[in-house]
Amino acid sequence: MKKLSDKQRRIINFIDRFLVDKSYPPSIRDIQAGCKISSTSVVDYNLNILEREGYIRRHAEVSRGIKLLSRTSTSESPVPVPVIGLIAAGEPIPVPTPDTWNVTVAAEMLEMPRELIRSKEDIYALRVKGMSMVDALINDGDIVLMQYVSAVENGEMAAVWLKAEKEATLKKVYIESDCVRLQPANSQMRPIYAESDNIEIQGRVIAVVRQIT
Amino acid sequence: MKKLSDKQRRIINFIDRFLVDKSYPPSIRDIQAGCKISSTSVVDYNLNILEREGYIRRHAEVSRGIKLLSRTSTSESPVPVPVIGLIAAGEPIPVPTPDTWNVTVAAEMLEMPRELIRSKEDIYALRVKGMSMVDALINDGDIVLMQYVSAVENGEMAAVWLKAEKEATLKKVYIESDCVRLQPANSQMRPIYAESDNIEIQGRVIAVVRQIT
DNA sequence: GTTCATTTAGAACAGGTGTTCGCTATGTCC
DNA sequence: GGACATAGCGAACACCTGTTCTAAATGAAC
Repeated sequence: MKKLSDKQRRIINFIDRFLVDKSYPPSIRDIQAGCKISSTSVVDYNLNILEREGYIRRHAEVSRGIKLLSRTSTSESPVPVPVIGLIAAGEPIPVPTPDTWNVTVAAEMLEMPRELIRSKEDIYALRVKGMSMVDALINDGDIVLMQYVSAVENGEMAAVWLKAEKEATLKKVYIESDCVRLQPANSQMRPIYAESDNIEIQGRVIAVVRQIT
Repeated sequence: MKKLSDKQRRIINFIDRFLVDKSYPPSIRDIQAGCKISSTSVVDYNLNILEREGYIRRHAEVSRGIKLLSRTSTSESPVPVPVIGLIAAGEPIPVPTPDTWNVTVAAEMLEMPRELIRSKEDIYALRVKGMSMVDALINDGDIVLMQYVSAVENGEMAAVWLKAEKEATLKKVYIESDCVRLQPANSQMRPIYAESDNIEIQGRVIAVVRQIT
């Protein structure tokens, strides 16, 4: 693909917006008006270049016979993720069961872009309740994407259940010689040290999504 | 929606197949040939019924101006969002230009679930650089989804450029009698008060996405 | 049967639309 | 400068296409 001229970029752009808006392709004269081009032949000229460079495909002698090639390749199918419950400081963390995995049974589903969860499996989501995770830079109402694992590697962010304190928290986990260090994501905060048999890894955090208002 | 006649079902079906195949809508005479209908007026007649019943939408006097409404699959497909740059404390906030909107030209694209951005338009994304937004519970490396607006309502989270300080920040904006109050999302932090002509609203924050590791 | 709404038929019109042609302008390379 | 490729311009042509009109066929309800 060669470099496009400014006018050609404008044309591609216009076709894209036109298609989203009207859901049928623009005519040559639509493009002419939309891109403030002086002549239809100039539009035709540049469309031919765009086709030669592989950005569009044209159908000869068919009105509005323009197909955008770039657009089709981008959209990858999203992955449905079940939201199986809440995570709050004082409550046990919900753990996925065969039932909650079921797409039809889950109370709420979230469509996540495939690139966010990559090739990972056993993904579920929790909604954060309360302000207890602000030290992990996680707000009330945020959605936490989790992977169901029972052990994590050093430095990974995990959902941790502190048995004695009966408290759920999201921290980076570092296994040290005699105990486990739980480090908040916010580096300005102090870490917590816990004994190995007092913690239970409930899952690994792979993403956080916050929708505002 | 009333029950459709056999002919009308064939027409809908044909439009659907035609769109998938050619990616532009059929003309009246395409439908006539494809559905073996004797007259263009019959096609026109039935298309009007299909529009009245809510199956399609027609644009008057526009060739191939047919939009299939029943294809709801599009409403769940992910929305491509261009990542147009970085947002950091000491650097001006990138503002989308017609070029950066372009799907094919943008350096990086993000596929976002449609429900996250709802029906909003003019969406772009910025990658956060540095720890200066921790008071908004936003970490280094987070992706901020923005909507391009020049003014925000009271209490909305916005990207604000402080002219005198030459500083970019994400804060909740409250317009008060004599000045503007910039409130961090983390309610434990103190607000900043700025004069109206010292701030520039660069966009509205609609979501934050954090990918961990 | 009559009456009425629905559907079909064919043709024609007016404007939309892709295409083409000759010409000019601009820039590049020797 | 001269030769050449690229890009733009405006007009005209021929076909495409949505629309409209009148008339006829069909079918349902009575």
